[in-house]
Amino acid sequence: MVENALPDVLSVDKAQRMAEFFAVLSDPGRWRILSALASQEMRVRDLAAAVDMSESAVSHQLRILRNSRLVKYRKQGRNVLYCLKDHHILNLYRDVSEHLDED
Amino acid sequence: MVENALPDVLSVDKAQRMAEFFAVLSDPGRWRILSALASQEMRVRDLAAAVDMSESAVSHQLRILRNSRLVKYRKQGRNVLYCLKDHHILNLYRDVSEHLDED
DNA sequence: CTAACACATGAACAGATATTCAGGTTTTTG
DNA sequence: CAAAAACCTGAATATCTGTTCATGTGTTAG
Repeated sequence: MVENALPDVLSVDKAQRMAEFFAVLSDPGRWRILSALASQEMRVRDLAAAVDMSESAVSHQLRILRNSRLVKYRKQGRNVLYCLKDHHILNLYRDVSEHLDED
Repeated sequence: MVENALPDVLSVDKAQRMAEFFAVLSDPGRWRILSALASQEMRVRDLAAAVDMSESAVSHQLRILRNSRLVKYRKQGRNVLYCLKDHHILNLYRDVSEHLDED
């Protein structure tokens, strides 16, 4: 007979918020966008060209990244320049990259 | 005119693998399973009860977690005991949790 | 002022995903 | 051995998600 003591489990709410954040990073296009912004501030048009997506698709994705506070932007005339909001994301990239490289 | 020099961008392949890994962590049920396993080794049946999911659903999710090498298991008679494979996942939890708690 | 440009947004459609349901396998109990 | 227990798996379905397409908003150039 195995003990049936209930262990600690994340609340549904907390688990939901964790999942939602990770969902933001579960799209290849968004990773390509973030990696592009890691090296320099860019406007939407050039970003779209760099990651080989339509401007509309990139714009939709940028909204998601904005809502998750992963990127910030500033307007310059009719252009909008985006860049990473902070570098937490680069730490995540490094950590997960190591996990993936383990045999 | 903005410079149009192409920045460094993750390859489609690498971005795809990153996205696939994060997709594993983009489900509340899997987070609850992982958090349960963080405190102790558990068999499927008790795990299902702890996270309030059907055994079948948990079993499906455990397969995904196994494939991502996030959990490992050992058989003990007709039971199967699961636990976290390593603690990378706990570091990810802490880092993202901090991000979510900002401002 | 008008046209073109840069970007954002809403609706719609195609592809992915988590759960349920109905078995199937292996191990133990009686 | 037969039945039950514990777990796994495939198919089906309902839901979610990312792209495209068409359009809207704000800005600059002529």
